[in-house]
Amino acid sequence: MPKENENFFSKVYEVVRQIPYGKVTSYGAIAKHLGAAGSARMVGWAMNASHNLPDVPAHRVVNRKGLLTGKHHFKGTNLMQQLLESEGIAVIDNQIQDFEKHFWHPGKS
DNA sequence: ATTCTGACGTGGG
DNA sequence: CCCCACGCCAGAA
Repeated sequence: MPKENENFFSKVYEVVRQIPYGKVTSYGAIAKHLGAAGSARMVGWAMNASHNLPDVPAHRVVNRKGLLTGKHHFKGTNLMQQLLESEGIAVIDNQIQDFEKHFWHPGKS
């Protein structure tokens, strides 16, 4: 059986790192996948710590509404949106267009 | 130790 | 879809 000795943060990084190009997911989806449903805030906290990690595209992780709630935590004010648009994702007023269409479900490599 | 806040989510209205 | 209240865990003051 898959052991889950890794820390919660490590798991979050693992999942986020697997997000394919041009796709996005939500904190809750990740939290739920990790079995920490309800503690989606911890996922966001993990993302905060992920700033040191190079392969963790935090810009591909948004809230359940597809809103770029964390854009303020990036270097620039529009860096997150710019990155998403660069991947073919339309973003208007911090809101991802066709969010469901670009949504990526955790666990699917 | 207590209190508040926070990159969220869910449920009820 | 909106708004309001609560739950969740970790960290800062």
